[in-house]
Amino acid sequence: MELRHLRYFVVVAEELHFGRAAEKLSISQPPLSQQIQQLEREMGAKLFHRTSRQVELTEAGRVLLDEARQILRSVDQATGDVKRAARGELGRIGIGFVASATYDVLPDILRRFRFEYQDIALDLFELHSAEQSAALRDRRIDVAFSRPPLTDDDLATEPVTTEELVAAIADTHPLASSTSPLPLIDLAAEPFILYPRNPLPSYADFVVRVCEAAGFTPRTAQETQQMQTALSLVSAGLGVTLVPSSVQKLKRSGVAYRALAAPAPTTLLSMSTRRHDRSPMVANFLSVARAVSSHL
Amino acid sequence: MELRHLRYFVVVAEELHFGRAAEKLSISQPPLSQQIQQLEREMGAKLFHRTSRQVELTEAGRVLLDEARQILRSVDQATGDVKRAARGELGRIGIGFVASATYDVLPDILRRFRFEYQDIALDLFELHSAEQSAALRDRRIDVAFSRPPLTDDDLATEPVTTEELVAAIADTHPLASSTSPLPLIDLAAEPFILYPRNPLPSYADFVVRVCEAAGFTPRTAQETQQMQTALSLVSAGLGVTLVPSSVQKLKRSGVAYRALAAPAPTTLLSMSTRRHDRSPMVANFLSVARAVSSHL
DNA sequence: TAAAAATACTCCATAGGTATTTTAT
DNA sequence: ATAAAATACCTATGGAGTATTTTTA
Repeated sequence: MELRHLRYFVVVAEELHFGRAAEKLSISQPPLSQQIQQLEREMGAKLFHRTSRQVELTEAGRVLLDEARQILRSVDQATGDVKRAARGELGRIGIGFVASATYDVLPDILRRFRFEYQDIALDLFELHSAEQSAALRDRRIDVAFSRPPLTDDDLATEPVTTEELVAAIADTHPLASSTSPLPLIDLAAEPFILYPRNPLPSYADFVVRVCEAAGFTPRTAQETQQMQTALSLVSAGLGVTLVPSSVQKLKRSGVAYRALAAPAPTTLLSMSTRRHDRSPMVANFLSVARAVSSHL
Repeated sequence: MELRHLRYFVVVAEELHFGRAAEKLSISQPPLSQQIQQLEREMGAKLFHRTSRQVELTEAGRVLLDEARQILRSVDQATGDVKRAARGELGRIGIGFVASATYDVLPDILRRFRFEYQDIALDLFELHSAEQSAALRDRRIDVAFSRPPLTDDDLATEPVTTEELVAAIADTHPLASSTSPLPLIDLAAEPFILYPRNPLPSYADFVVRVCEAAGFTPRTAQETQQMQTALSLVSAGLGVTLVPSSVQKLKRSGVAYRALAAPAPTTLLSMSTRRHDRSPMVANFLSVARAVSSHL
């Protein structure tokens, strides 16, 4: 069976007259009769009761009419959907992100994208930087937000936002009472909570390097896997840590944040895609992301 | 577009290899490539990213794959449904019936039919005998249960049940106190509630003829359109009437029923279909109806 | 350079056209 | 007698085959 049979059948069922139906279909009557006969043979059932004076649907024909219309509608729907998908307006996109991006521009990007592309399903995965490369490669995600930037050669990576680091300090700590920019060297004597150590390249290493650039090696009081856990330990007075500025949005009781004195160290949030990904959906996502991040 | 395109597309999408897909489809590779190209041209979108080393779905292709599978399933479903409809196991059938059939075998027939043919929708219409011929002719119904039998030449009519008439009397009436068979002539002095007068042939006329056969002309106290109304008037003491025996199942307060003495007049419930109706669904309905009525 | 898709061409199956017959009213 | 579907037969479009070229990993 082919769609041609269904298209012809529906018109005959509507006209109940082979001659007129053939005219409507811009073919002549005999081939139309043949196509319907062929359809009936394949179906193993008469679809029309016909005499030379009148044509009427059998019950089998009535049943087929409903379903054939539905099928033809689905075909139209499918062609429309394919066109929209080709324009990147319909589909499913996977986004991976490091936890700290949650407090940064990512929510704004997602909100804007969801609004502009309502028929694209978003699959969100919180992943460490090191997991993101693999997830991109085996297509679990299409875009990754990472800190620091992914360096894989198969990936195209671009900056999203540059943020200054701020110090997270227990609000009971003497250093928490001031609001002036804090010279990083003032933390030289403080115990540090670092996170996470694995996988490499780790944010912990980055913090150590930042401190060394400021002239001291931080004393590690504790290492954690989650930033959330690190902040809990900070609030419990076990030490201090450095977090991206946007994390301040997470108003955590017991934790005070202090901006760092110039030259304040910065951290870069970047986004990556597969270099050869030609998906218009991903292209649309990137333009939304660029628009949102440049708007800040 | 034709189903061939979708069938080919689904196999290529599953194999992600034109050569293997062609083999699975028992055609050679070049025409398969051509058909897919043709589909892409019609869709206005690339469905596969292909290099000489690998074939993969585009987002548009992924969208189409879902819908194409759905469409092909619908086509299978439709052919199955058509076959079932041709066997009279699927569809929609219209049944017309006079009110009094409601107390007769009709409920049993419908229950049995519904059980045996779960996928046939029943459209039920309470219609007077005279309306039934027209309803059959213009296909609002396919089977009619009438009393007396329809006589239209285009219809095939057969008996369903023969019932004795019983007298319906107000339970406060002296005649209601006995349970012995009542000679019809004993009602000669009673006022009669008759129903309905229109349309012809009317049940009212039938009752008059029955009484005349018993040797008297009934005095008409009131005429009604509905049997229900007639029974209300009986219970209010305005007169008596004759109803098919099965109406006794309708236990109406204030109304007593008495069997009539031999030779008790009878009324025939019959069923009619369009004489040239070849619908297997109607044939199935008739055999259920025959089985149920002969079983009594 | 090798595997695989695309292209070039050929062929034939069949959709569709024309002429005619059959059928039911 | 006539309208309309079916049949018979012909034509030609395009689906499918074979041989070859192009592409890229």
